[in-house]
Parts: sequence; C-alpha cells; structure tokens
Amino acid sequence: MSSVKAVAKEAGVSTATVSRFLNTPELLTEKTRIKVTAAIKATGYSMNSLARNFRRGKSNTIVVVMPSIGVPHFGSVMKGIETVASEKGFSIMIIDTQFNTLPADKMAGMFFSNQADGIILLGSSSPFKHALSHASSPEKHPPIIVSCENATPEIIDFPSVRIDNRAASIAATNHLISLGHIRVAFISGSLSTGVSGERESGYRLAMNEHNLDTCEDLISDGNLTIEDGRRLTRRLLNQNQRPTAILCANDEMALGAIYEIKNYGLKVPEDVSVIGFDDIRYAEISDPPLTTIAQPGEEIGEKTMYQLCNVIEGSKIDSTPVIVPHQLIIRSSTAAPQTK
Amino acid sequence: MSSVKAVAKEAGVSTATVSRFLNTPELLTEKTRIKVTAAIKATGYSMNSLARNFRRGKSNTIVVVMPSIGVPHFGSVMKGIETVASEKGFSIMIIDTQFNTLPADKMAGMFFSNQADGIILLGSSSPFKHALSHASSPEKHPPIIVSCENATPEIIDFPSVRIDNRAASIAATNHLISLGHIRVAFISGSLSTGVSGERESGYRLAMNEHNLDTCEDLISDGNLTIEDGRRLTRRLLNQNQRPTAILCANDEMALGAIYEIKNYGLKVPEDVSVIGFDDIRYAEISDPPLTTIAQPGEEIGEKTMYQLCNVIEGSKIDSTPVIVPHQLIIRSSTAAPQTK
DNA sequence: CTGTTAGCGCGTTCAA
DNA sequence: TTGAACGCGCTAACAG
Repeated sequence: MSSVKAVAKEAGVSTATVSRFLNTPELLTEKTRIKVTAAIKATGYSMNSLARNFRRGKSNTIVVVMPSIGVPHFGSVMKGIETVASEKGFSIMIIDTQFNTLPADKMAGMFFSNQADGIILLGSSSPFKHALSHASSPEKHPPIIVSCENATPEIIDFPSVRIDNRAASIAATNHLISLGHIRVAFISGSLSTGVSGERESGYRLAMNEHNLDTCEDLISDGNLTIEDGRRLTRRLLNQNQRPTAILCANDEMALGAIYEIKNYGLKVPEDVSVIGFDDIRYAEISDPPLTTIAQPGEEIGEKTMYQLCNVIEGSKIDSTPVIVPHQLIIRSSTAAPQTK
Repeated sequence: MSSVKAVAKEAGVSTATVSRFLNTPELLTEKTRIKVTAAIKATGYSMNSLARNFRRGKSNTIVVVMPSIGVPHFGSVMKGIETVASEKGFSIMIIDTQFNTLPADKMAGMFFSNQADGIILLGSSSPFKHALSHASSPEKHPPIIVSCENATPEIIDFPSVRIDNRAASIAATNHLISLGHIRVAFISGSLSTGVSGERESGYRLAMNEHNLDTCEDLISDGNLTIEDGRRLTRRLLNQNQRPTAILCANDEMALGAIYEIKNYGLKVPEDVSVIGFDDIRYAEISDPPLTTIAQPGEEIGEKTMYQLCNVIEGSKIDSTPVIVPHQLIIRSSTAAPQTK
C-alpha cells in the first residue's frame, strides 16, 4: 500500500533517495541508509513491482511454453531452468499447450506486449507458426530459445539445446539390430516433425544401413502418451507378422507398449523387446525395467536458461544447436529375439 | 514500440478513444472503430501490458505454488486450473518449491508486491509460515486458496479444495482389512502434516476400529517419491514380521513399493498387497495394476480456480473446505493374504 | 460518443 | 551525496 513517497516522508528524505536505497544503496551515506531502513519498516513498505516493471520496461519474467505439465521428463528440464532462473532473478510463467490443442492466438498477445523478457519453447514449436507471422514486424518479440525440440521450419532460426536425436535413435536401433532383431517397429509422436521426426529418421537410417525392412506396417504415428503407446502397440500385435522389437518415441509410449504386450499374453523381452526415450523415473521400476535413451534433463534446462540469459543481456548467439550427450541405458526390456 | 499515442495520431483521434477501442469497443461508432483498426494495423501497435497492469493495479496473473513440476497428479489439477484461468483471462506463474527445499524468503517478496492477483497453494503449505509472519500487516497479500492439501495450522484459515483424505484412507485401509490383512503398514510423506497426516490418521482410525496393531514398526516416513517408496519398503521387508499389506501415501511410493517387493523375490499381491493414492496414469499400467484412491484432479483444479476468482472479485468465502468425492479403484495389487 | 486532463509508482535525469 | 522535476503508457474521471 505504502509507496516510496510515504517512505520518503517518514524518513525526511526525497523519493529519489528511497529509490536509490532500494537499487544502489552503496551510493548513500550510512546515516541516510539507517533513516530509510527505519522508515521502510515503520511504513511497512513493499515494492510495487508492477510500477517497477513498467518503469524499467521489463518484467523479469520468462515464459516457458510446454506441451503438458505433469510429464516427468519436462519436470527434470524445468528443474534446471528454475535453478538458473532463480539465480538470475527471473520468475517463470508457464504456458501449457495441452499437447498443442491451445489456439495460438491465445498466446500471441503476451509475447508482443512486454509481458515476457524471454521465451523458452520446451518440446514445443507449432504455437508460433501463427503468432510470428501475425506480428507485423518480426523484431518485436522477446528472445526465444528452443529446448528439447528439433528444428522444424518455423523455429529453425532460434538457438536451441537438445540431444542429437537422430544419433540417439540410431544407437537405440542398432542395439536392437545387434541383438538379432529383424522386424523392428517404430511408434512415434507426430511423425515427420521435430523430435519424433528425427528419431524416426535415425531409425530408418539404421535399418536401411543393415538392409532391414521399414515398410509402413512397422511405422505408426500418435501422441507421446501412454494411451497412444497402447493403441499403436495393439495394432502392431494384431498384424500377421508381428515385430519382435518396438522402438518407442518416448518412455510413456514404451511403458504403454509393455503393458499391452504382456496383456496380449506375450513376454517382454522374450517375445517382443521394447525400448524408449528419456529415461523418466518410472522407466527403472517398470517390469521389466525399461531399456531407454537417457537425456540429461537438468543439464538441458540449465543450458537453455543460460543461453536465454545471454541473449537477453544482448549477446549475439548463433543458432547452431547446443548438443548435450545422450546415453543408451540397457536394462531388461530388450533381448535377443526368441528363435521359433 | 508504438503506443496508443502513435495510434491516436495516425487515426486522428484521442488516446482515450484508442484506449476505449481496446477495452470497450462497443462504446464507439462503427466509423471510429474502423479508423482505429486501420491505424493499429498501420502502426503495428501492440499493447504494453506492463503499463496496463501498472495503471490498473493488477497483473492478471495468479501464482501456483507446487512441490514439483512433473508430478502426474498435479499435472491433472493444473489442467483444471488452466482451463478456468484462461477462460477468466489470467496467466499462470508457477513456483516449484522442489519439495519445499526452496527458501521461503525467495517467494515472500513477490506476494507482497502486486505481482500476483491471487495465489494457489497446490499441495504446499510451509513456504508461507515465514512469508506471512514476515509481513507487517496480514492484509497485504493477495487472496490465497489451498488445493489438495489439508489444513495445517499455518494455512487453516484459507479456503481450500480437496478430497476427504481421512475418509479416503479409512476406505483404503478397510479394503485391506476386509481382505483379511492383519499386519498392514503405512508409508507416508512427511508425517503428521497436511495430506499425509490425514491419511495416516485415517489409517490408524480404521486399524484401531478393528483392534489391529499399529505399532511404530509399521509406520514410516519419507517424501512422496518413488525413491522413498523403495527405501521404506526395503526396510519393511527386512523386518522379522513382514506386513502383508502396505498402504502408501501416494501412487509414486506405491509403484516404488511394488518394484521392491518383486525385487525381493516376493509377489504382489500374493505375498504383499499394495495400495496407493491419486490414480495417476501410471497406476493402471503397473504390473500388477495398482489399487488406489482416485481423485478428480481436473475437477479439483477447476473448483480451486473458481474459488480464487470469486475471492478476487470480492466475494466473501468462508474457509470451510470444498470436498470433492474420492473413489477406491480396486485393481490387482490387492488380494487376500496368503495363508501360510 | 469523444476529447481533455491527470496521475498510477517508480527510476532517472540534472542541479545543487 | 541528495533533491526537484519529469515521464514511461495507459486508463479513469469529467466535460462537452
């Protein structure tokens, strides 16, 4: 309620002095500092950050756009983002796109109205196709960093932090091939776009490399959810020639796949091997424990936020992606195919 | 960049008219509206919401304080919160307390500086003990609603939305007892506080009701994480007299428990029954599928946000908790104890 | 229905 | 080292 003016009056100084006390106390006399300190306490003053943000022209807030809260992998990344954000004094505003069902216009406004000093696109891209073209001048939006997402055309110019999804997918596929699998299926989130597209591409590359078939029966498309993992797996199992291994675009799908395979009366990994992506915390305690590609989530989050801070502070950053290392974690959901 | 002033000049009207166009267009002539629309397009105008928020004295932002992003159950609740928030024009700022490791002072500032129009404490409470007492006058913070958390002393005066945790826990415990279990263990997140405390209390009540033992060996304390579910379960299994059933304070702990029991060479539910809380999406695909208490997460989120809106709009709301229904979902992780 | 005027609370000149 | 004065962009109050 009380403002600098009230504090100034109480302390018998000018508002400018109070302002300086708040921002650059080292410029004040010890004596004035004491007076102002007392006055602040006496009046119960607390900053109106609305006014400060307005005056400074920045919000000290960064916006994270993500497909869904409650996804374990993004939880790890957020932890890293938050660590750095809090260190640098930024608050975090989250926009949950509910797996991209949120209309783009809803967001467009906020990005062009000083509400955010920076934006992180966490596993997201599409919301911006519209928003960016909607703006008259492209200079107007705050800095944007892409995290955990591969370059699709609309975001290719932004700096990004991620693993090498194609290489990771090749490693995963090769692991299955080296175990002796011939019929390897791939189930994916939205094919041919972003992360899933890269992972699919890696899968195809590795399969072709070994002259293995990648006919359309083996490749299917869904969302990165348990539900779709289950649905696509059921379809796979009902085919004439079942795959002996399934590579899933993330762990949630893989966990759904394992459930359906067992439910179908088959065994993992004896009848069908399953491999996922992300190494979420549920992967290790799955039955059988899930073989997967681990990503350093927190590290990705931290690097993303550091990148963003750099851009906000004015550094020019080229848009070459920052690649962090992935790691194939071999557990028990993969094994050599059963010889019939 | 361009402001209402520029638009006003371009359109040949006053800034007030531009402002009205933005906020109450129905008060304007069709003709003026057209002129202003054109001018806005011509100048590439976009609102400075920092200025608007400042002028209006509100941020149109609500803050959600939660223990961790990436927890499935809170994800559901957030979905409900977001639905209503977006409908009402609020942005959401999230503070992740990393399971309460975040120092309270870090947050205190923002709650007393107009940065938030309202606050939701989602499964959280403690951060405020300090923050509230720290403020000179208790009137100064924005409205607060508690979601998914039982009244601990420091937050008992705030309105809240949740299930009846004690009744739910009684239902879960009775389910085990009716199956014939005598030695039922309870593993918990931070005992004797909030949700876990209520759940423990329900457990004790049900056990006592049936004259069953609840000695200290059977009750253990941890965080609501997979890790602690595993750790506490291992301890339980190594006791002389093993429990035949374990009631866990949430599903993550329960999933960890199941893993450890199987890992120990025992079977679920034949040797040990396990029951959880929340019905997160991983519960259904667990092996065996997890018996649990389901909470209507989205509904809780929606009701919480509606409550908050009401308070923000000035309604007096009493602090009687809004109780939403829970439901015992019986799957396959519970069964009668094996007769030896 | 529209224009004029004033000021939200702060940070930043410029002088003293 | 401190104070006086101004203005950020917007909206509210009051006239017209």
